[in-house]
Amino acid sequence: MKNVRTRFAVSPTGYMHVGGARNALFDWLLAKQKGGQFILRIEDTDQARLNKEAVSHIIDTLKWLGLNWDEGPDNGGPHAPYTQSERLDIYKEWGQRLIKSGRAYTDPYSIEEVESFRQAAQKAKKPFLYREHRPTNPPKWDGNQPLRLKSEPKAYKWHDEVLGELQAGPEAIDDFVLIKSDGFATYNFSHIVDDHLMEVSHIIRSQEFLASVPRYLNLYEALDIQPPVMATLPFIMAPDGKRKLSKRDHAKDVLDYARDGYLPEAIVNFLATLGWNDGTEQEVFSVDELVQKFSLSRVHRGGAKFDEQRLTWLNGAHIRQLNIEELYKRAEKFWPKDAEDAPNEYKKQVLAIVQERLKYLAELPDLTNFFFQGLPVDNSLITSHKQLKKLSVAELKELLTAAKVALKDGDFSVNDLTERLNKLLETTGQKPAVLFSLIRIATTQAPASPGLAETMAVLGREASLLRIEQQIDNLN
RNA sequence: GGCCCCGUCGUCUAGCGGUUCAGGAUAUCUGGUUCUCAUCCAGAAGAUCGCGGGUUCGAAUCCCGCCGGGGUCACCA
Repeated sequence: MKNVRTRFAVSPTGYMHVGGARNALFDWLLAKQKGGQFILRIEDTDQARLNKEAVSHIIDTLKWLGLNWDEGPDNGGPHAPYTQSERLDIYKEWGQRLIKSGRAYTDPYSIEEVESFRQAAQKAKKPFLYREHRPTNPPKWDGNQPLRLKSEPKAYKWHDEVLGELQAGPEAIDDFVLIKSDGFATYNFSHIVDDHLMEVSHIIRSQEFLASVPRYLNLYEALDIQPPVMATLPFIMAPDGKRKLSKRDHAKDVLDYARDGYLPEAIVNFLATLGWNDGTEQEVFSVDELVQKFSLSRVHRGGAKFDEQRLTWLNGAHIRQLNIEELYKRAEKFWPKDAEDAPNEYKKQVLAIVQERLKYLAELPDLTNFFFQGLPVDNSLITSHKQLKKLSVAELKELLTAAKVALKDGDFSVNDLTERLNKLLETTGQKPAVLFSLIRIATTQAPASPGLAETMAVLGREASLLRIEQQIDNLN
C-alpha cells in the first residue's frame, strides 16, 4: 500500500480556532494510524493578510495539542522548504511548463477590467467565468501580470473519502489565476504543486474548497499529475448554527482553552467526535484510541454546531481520569496566589479532594482558596442557611464549642474525624444538616466545599480549630 | 441567480429495508449517596427521523419532487 502522507496546510493570518485544529487533528490521526508522515506547511502566499506572529502561534497551538509533525518549517525534511514564500521559484518553473504546453497564459486585463466583467455577470445573475473573456492573443508572460490556467471545460466525476462519489459539470471549470502579479502563487496552484512534490497522499480539507475541486482536477490533468486521495470535512458551525464557525463569530483561539485549563486530550477527544464516531456508544476516547479507531469513511457529511457545554463535560471526564501526579503537573499554573508557599504534598492532598469537582483547571482558585488562607468570617452563610438561620447565636456558639472540644484530640485523619463527628451528632442531638453545615461553614467560609471530614483532615487540626474559634468570636 | 454539499431529541450522535416508529451522550428537571458543591447511581421529560409523493409485504434507511440550511462563483485561503 502507498505510504500515507498528510499535511496541514495553514495560512498564517492569525490564531487558530477549533475548525483548523480539527482539520490538523484528522490529518495527524490518519498519518499516525497508517504509520505515515504528517507534514506542516505554511501557506503564506497572501502578502496582504500575512501576520508574522501567526506562524509561531500556530506552532505553539499544534504542539500544545500534541499534533507533532514529521516534516515542517522548523524541523525541515526531504522536501524543504515547507514555507511557500520560499518556494516561489518552484511555482514559476511549473508555471513555465504550463506556458510551454499551452495550458497557461498571461492575463492582460487590469483588476478593474476583470472586476467589471464580474459585475456584469453578477448583474445578469450568472456565475462569473473568466474564460468567457479569455484573450485571443495574450502577451508573453513577463511576471508582472497574473498567469492563468487555460482550462479545458468538461464534466468530472471523482471520489471523496467522506462524501462518496461526486460530480460537476463543465460550468465549474474556469481559468483561475496560478501566479499573481506580485509573483506569489495562489493557493489554487501552489498546493497542487507542493502536494505533488511533497508526495502527499491524502488531502483533508474543509467544505469551502469543494466547489473548487473540479478546477483542481483540470489543473492536475494539465500538469499530468495523479491527484491525491481527497476527503472533505463538514463545517464546524457557529453556535447559532447559521454558518460555518469563523473568527467573526468570536471563535476562540485554541490556546485560550489552554489558558482556561482545558486538557489537550479533551480538546482532541471533543474535536474528533465532532463529525466522527466509531459506531459504538463510547464517548470518552484517549488519543491512542483515536489513532487506532479513526477512519475517514465514518466522518460525517453534515456540519455540527460547536457546543462548549459538551466540551466542558468531556474535559471534566478527562480530568477525573488523571492520576494525582499527572493532575498536579497539569495544574501547576492554576493555583491561587496564596498557594505559592504551600508544600507540594499539601497541594496534592487538596487536588485529590477537588479533582471530581474540577471541570477545567482555571476553577482551581475558587474551589481551593480556603485551603491556603483563612477567609474572613461571612455570617451571611449562616443567616441564609435554611436550617441554621433558625438557631439563636447562643445555640450556634454552643454547638461550635462542643465541636471544638470533640475534635480537640485524635489523629485528625478522615476516619478519626468521621467517628468524632458522628459521636457529636449523638451528644448534641442535632441532624447532620445542621451540625455538619455549621462546622463546614466555620472551617471553610465558603458556600461550597468538599466533604467536611475530608476537608478538615487536609486543613489539619490547628487551622480547623482556629477557624471554629474565629467563627464563635464573630457570631453576633 | 448557476453549480455543489447537507437535513434523526435543544446540542453531539447511533441507525445504512424488517431483532429499532428510534438507542447513547450532553444539557434540563426529580430522587438517592449521614452537610454544601461536585462525582456517582436511579428516574423523568425531550425527535410524528425537514415536507410530500413513490417503490416494497415492510423505509429514518431506496427513488422523485419540494422546502429549509450551508458553501462557492477573488490577483483569499
